[in-house]
Amino acid sequence: MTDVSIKEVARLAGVSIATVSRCINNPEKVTEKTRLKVQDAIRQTGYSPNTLAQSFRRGRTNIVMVVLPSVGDPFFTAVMSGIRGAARAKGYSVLIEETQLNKMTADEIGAMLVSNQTDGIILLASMSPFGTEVLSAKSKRRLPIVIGCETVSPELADFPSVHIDNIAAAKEATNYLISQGHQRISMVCGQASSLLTKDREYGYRAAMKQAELSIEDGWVVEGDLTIAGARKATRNLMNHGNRPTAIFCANDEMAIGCLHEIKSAGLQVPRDISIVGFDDIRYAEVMDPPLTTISQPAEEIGERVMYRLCRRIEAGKGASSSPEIVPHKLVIRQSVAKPAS
Amino acid sequence: MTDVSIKEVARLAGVSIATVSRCINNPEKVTEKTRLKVQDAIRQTGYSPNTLAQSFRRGRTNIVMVVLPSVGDPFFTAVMSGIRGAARAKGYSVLIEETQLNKMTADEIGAMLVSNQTDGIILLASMSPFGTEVLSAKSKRRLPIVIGCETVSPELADFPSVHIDNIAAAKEATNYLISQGHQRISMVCGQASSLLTKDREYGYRAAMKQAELSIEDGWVVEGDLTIAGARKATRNLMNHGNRPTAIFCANDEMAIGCLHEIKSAGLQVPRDISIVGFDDIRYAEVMDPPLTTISQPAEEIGERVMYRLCRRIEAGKGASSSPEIVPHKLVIRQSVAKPAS
DNA sequence: CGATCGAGTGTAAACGTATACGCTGCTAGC
DNA sequence: GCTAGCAGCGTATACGTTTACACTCGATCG
Repeated sequence: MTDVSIKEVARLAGVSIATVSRCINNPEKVTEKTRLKVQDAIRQTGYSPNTLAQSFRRGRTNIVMVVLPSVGDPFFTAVMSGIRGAARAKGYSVLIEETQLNKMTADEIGAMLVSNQTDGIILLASMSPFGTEVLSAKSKRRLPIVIGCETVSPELADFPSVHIDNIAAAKEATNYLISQGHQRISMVCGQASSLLTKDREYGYRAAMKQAELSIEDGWVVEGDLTIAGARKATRNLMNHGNRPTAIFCANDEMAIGCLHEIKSAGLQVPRDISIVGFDDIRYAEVMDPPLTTISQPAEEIGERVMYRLCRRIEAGKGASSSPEIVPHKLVIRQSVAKPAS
Repeated sequence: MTDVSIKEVARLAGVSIATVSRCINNPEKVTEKTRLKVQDAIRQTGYSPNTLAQSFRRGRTNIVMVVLPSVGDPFFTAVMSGIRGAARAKGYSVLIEETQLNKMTADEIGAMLVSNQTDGIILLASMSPFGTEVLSAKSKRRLPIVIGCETVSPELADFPSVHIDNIAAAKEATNYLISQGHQRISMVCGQASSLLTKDREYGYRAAMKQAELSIEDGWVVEGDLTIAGARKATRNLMNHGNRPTAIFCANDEMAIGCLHEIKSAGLQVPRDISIVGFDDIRYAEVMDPPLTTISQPAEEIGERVMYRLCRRIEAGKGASSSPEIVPHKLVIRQSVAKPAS
């Protein structure tokens, strides 16, 4: 049962290797009789095609790569679930690369992209400037790329993408807090390098401005999209001279950290401080209190992104490049109340 | 900038393709002078080696596959993090396949394994009988396999593995509940097909027996390792004629579901019912109450597993096959109290 | 100074597959 | 009955790389 090649099968079946190949890939081009002979030989030898050789010959691997900030974030695992489902249906495997919350160096990302062996790339994370440069080069070499979740940066604007309207969603979240009577609203956003959370910050600021509410210095703090990062950021917020009555977090992971930090400080949510998250990960509803948050159709995003990538891979270019906006929804639970004062 | 091969570079540098190849892979076997010429040519042409051809020629892809039950489970993402770190250090990419909590059919798993293009496999999930059969075949064809987290099934006993002592850990968790005065202790375990949770169930039963406590019919219920599954299982538990005062869950995900279900029913944890989880995922401590649970060194398991796989890949076989047991720890938080009665 | 050695390079074969092309032999149309 | 056509199959080439082997040429040693 050592590695057996197509030659072995051909010899055993008494045909040429071309015929064996045809039996596998174009069964209709071969006589019933020979097909059976070959199938027998395949069974006997335990032959299975050498995928490496196939990939090499055909010039495609049936592997796609997805680049994301953090595999640990339940939101992204939900997106991945959608991607994976579509990939399976289309016969692709998926290779995951993590930018580790943008701490990855530009060199590493570049090396990763250059040395890849994939038919296409799904980008769920914003890239360093160097990364986008490499990507553009790649794209010119006709490596299909599709962007998900993120609003695209200008350099990548000609790639297809699918995501929610982050600005509108952030506005909606902020407006909800305002509608509940909050005026001192702060935000825990992501790293400055993350375009996605930039958009959310933009939406927050727009809503505040529209309501003619001021944002004090120190009210918008930078987290790193993790629980720990949010706890630290929240600590700063709690010590602020003019403490906010509500906090809008750029993702649920941080909302959870925020919530926990506030409770650790002996305050109550939402009585003392209200919290709104973003993503509606599955832990949001089992928190105490359950988190009010913006829900994204994560799996659907993943699916759509993968299908678009497939179209890109197959069509070569025919596929449109327009961004595809999927709907979001504010889901109201119990982490927001009217402010005490 | 269209695809440029090694020939192009050779022509431009005025050397043979062999020399170019050597410049890349064995720079010390080539004169300084020619090396510079070649490097120049590479720069000018924008050449980068065709990874497919390399893989094909060398017979290795530098890709490893990891099979796990659920990418969404934070415990596994933590293990993955360790794997990924080691993989990066060793120059491997990692391909993830999900058994989707064992709902995946045997055929799918088999097809996946047969058609793979990987240098090795890390198994974090127990496999269907058919799967293990395919695996054994694979292994005979010298595809390196290492098992993590799971206790190995008999058929796979000759593969290296690294995991905690699940039986001892489950015993410890159960004994802790007993030491707090609980006598009516039930368990929410995983699917029957999961060896891992079988071990935990075994540990639980052993501890109960040792303490001479009986386990009533209906006290050990089957979840599916998800929040939703645990909620359903817990509902059954709550309706039991002789309701337990404590519940031991086979993983934290289910402990969270359990906790949420109990709270939804209007009871309090730990006042009315105590809960112990397993894994110590990062959400365990931000629950209300924070979860008492068994902590596993997830990242470390991932790292070790990956390094062992590397040794297998490189050494061929020299590497030992003995299981590697890593330490666990009971971390006591606030989800357990003495029973009311 | 001639033989020996070895470093540096080139030539060519090999990896396993897919397929363009050509050959055979049969069928159908005239 | 002869030819055109075509289905079925084999031959041979190509994909891009690595590497065993052969070769050259300068240096070193006897």
